[in-house]
Amino acid sequence: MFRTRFAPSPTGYMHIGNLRTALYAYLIAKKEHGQFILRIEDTDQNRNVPEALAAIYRGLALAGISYDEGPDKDGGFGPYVQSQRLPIYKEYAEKLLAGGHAYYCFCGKEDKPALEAANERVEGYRDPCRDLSPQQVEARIAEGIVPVVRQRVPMEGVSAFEDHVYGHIEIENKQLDDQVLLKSDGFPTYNFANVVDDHLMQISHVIRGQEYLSSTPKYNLLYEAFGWEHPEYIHLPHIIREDGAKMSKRKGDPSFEDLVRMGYLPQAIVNYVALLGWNPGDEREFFLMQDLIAAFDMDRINKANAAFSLDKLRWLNGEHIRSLSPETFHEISLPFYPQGLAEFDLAKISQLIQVRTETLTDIPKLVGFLAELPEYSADLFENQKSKSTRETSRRVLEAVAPMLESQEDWSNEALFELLKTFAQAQGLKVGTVMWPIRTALSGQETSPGGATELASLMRKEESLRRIRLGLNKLA
RNA sequence: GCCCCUAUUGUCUAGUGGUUAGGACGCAGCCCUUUCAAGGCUAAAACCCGGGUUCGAAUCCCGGUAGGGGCACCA
Repeated sequence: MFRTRFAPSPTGYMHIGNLRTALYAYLIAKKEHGQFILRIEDTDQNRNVPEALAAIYRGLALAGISYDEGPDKDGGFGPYVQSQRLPIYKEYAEKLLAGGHAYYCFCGKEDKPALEAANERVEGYRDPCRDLSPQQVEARIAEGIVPVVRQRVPMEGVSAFEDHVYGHIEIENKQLDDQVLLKSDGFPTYNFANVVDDHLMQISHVIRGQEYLSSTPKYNLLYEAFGWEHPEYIHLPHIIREDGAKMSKRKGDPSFEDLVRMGYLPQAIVNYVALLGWNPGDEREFFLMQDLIAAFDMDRINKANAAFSLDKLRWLNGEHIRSLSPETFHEISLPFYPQGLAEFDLAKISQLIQVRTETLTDIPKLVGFLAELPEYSADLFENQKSKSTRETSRRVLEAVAPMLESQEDWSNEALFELLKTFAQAQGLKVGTVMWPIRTALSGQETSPGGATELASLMRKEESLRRIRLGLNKLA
């Protein structure tokens, strides 16, 4: 049975890397019809942000990642919040102590500053408390010193394991340090809690960032000490910026929710992020969640870091937008429409802009001209491609204005037919006729839709008003 | 400082000893066209460097270089 977990610490918002880790863990479980578990790693009392838990729930819901077990969804392996599992860690730490796989350490944080200067570090260094006699330990405790519990890592030997992404990893034990398992405040460290919880929650595959790659041997030593089997490992490369730097909120890199606010569809973001470090082995790039579940393969995850490109996300977002039904697109567009379009048929506008929308936040500048004709220069009436000059534009508008005035059927089709026939009769290119009309109607070099589409969108009077305005500019 | 990991066009990637090194984004051009998009087509653009191994290396080995990560009572 596949059981994976997403185990964020509630320190902030859901960033892109977190989203991908959660997604991969979800995909790996669901691919095998297994369970996906949400666990909150809040063992650092100083770093808990109250808002963060809500952000995690929001992010997962937005992404379409649902968990089978979690803080608010018991599956018999709870509690799923580490701060509520303190007695469990204590119990297991005592087992380790009893078996000699851990020891009490009485050193204060201040006792180690010299060692913390990284280049002073000696390989194979072991804490002096490692060799305290039971009597010495008792004496210290009697003094009232609150100890931490440290893992007793063998000084000799080599620890090795297989990772689904990185393959064979091998580290000499002397490179590993006697890490703290239980802090003096009674909370476990991540290094301890992850092992105890993953085992107790029967996690089969651990999916996490590659920053844990070099401490995984220490975790395996812990599994061994308990006589447990360790899970399979899938360590993930990092997502970085295009300039090679780390993603950082300070540098303005957006979180998952920021991207949604920026007009990206959650499903497009999920699709994009899935492709950052993984590919299906064929040339598909467009995926919805169900397709991802079917196609995902943890053994095809890349080892190298991947740069996050807004450009490509933008394109993929466009693909997702274009794949929406007109009704769905209209529905999600509605909140992005600016004021002043009350008299328009918004559903019709949506149809026109769907294929031209890359992010939902494009919408206001796409449709703004409808509400209010922008200020524009008569130069706009000149266009090489349509063979339009100021002169042809003026003549066309002059000729067309009365025709439109007496036109009753204001549909796109009828208008197009009328103007096309006119062009042919005059021996003009269709473009030469359409260009000045479209320009006068939009006041812009480009617009979502051509002359007759814009006209049919506007009331007849407004269309004629704008055409007369254009004519004035050309007079 | 020590340890671990990584390295194909600007970016995401395919590739597991013999390929004209494939695809995608972006960029440029063309076609289509009622402007712009969308769509179609075309182009430019890559195997970090140096040694091996081999008839033959992007692919295997070694050594550099560069980048990332770890060495917390943070996760």
